[in-house]
Amino acid sequence: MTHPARVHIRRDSPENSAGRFVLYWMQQAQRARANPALEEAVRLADERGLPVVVGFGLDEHYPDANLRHFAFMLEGLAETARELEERGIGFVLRRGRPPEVALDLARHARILVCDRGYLRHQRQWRDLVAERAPCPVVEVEGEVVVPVEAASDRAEIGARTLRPKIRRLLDAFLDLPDERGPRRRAAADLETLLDPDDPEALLATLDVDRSVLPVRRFRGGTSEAEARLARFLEERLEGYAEARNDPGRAATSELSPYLHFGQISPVAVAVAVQGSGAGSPQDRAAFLEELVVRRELSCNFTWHVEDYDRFSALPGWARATLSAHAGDPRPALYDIEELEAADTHDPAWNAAMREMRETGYMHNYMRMYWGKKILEWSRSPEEAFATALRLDNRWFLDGRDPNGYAGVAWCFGLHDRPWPERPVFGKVRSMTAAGLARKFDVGAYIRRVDALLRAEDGKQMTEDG
DNA sequence: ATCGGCTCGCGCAA
DNA sequence: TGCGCGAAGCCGAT
Repeated sequence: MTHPARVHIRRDSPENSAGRFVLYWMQQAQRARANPALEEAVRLADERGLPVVVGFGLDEHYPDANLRHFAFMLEGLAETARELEERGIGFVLRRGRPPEVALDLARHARILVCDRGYLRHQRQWRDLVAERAPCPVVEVEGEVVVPVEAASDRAEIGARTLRPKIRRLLDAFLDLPDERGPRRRAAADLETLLDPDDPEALLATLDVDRSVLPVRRFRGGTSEAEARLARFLEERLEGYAEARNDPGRAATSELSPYLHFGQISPVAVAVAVQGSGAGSPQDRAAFLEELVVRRELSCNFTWHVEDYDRFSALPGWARATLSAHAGDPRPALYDIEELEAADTHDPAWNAAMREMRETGYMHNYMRMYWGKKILEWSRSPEEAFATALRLDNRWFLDGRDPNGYAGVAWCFGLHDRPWPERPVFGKVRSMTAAGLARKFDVGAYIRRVDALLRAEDGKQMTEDG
């Protein structure tokens, strides 16, 4: 059952008596399963004997989105549309700014239900819809385990201050929504652009940035996400606490692209891991730390810090120390084109950049090293911050996400503490190639990336080599 | 190989 | 008001 704290009445106006259906404006939670917003729409529709229509606004000019993101998203939406169809729920995809698509469909809706996002524009879209809809608007949180405002009313200083607050509430928010049975079809007079059996046809017509190509490594969709979760539980949870930080080993869940597009529910993942017989209690705790504490600390950051995508969002001590060292000589200087081309003197860094560029993903430990080096190799910390964010948002399938903003900012001192003063970094935690080599087999990571790149090229397609 | 020191601010005990 | 301690650090001393 959905926890009542997930549900917010955003507009408390009389129901639209001319409404023919309950509208679920789907934007963030792009899935047909374990979706509390969808199930709330179904419940409201059942009470009124109405059909449910799911509407999605596809914005070709969505901030920083490119062909790679759209290909992954449309694969997922096609599957979601097919699953909704099986439940007798219509799926309508239209081009346009999401709030405009939602408001247009809302003219025929008795009630509008929406989901939730934690970035600036996602909040603005929902504010606009709540302000202008001709019917009640209900917002349902389904993208974090513990809703951000239930967990904390302020910008947390670090994981250590958020962790106890999350822990207290965790069990109450492992709440999967009840799913109701099939229903009668919605009125079929609503035009949609997506053929659920051929998402590529729509992709081909989109006026989007085509300079970033789709990847083979990640196929979009809920069933793919669930297959990865199952593989993680079977093969990777055992030993996760110890292996997760070694970039040379494929020991992580690699679920972040699916979580970013809402193709899998974080609550469903948490429940599956907690209920799994695999791994030790430490392994399960280590994964829940990543999935819940760290991921939701990122949402706390973008929710409470207005300028989360700028240098000014960093804590005062970090800004002060980085500025004090802005004039230090750099061991190397690269511009954004050289970085993007993975053309530096550092083989481990280059491998990380290629993993990002060619496969849309990077091992989490390398994300830290990658960002720390951009700080070290740029003319100023402000420029480094902007460069890291640009690359993050452009190449990652899970970019343009609270985790991306918090992850980049962490490299510049966010959610961290001061460390001994060093050139360029000041008191911000540094990382070095020597440290990387001390802890891990860097060659193993480089070889693993080489294999991933060959798979992208299609030169090595067999599973067992 | 392991250990302490580096540094700031929160949260809790006193 | 004092004290412990923290996402993954580094370095130099044992």
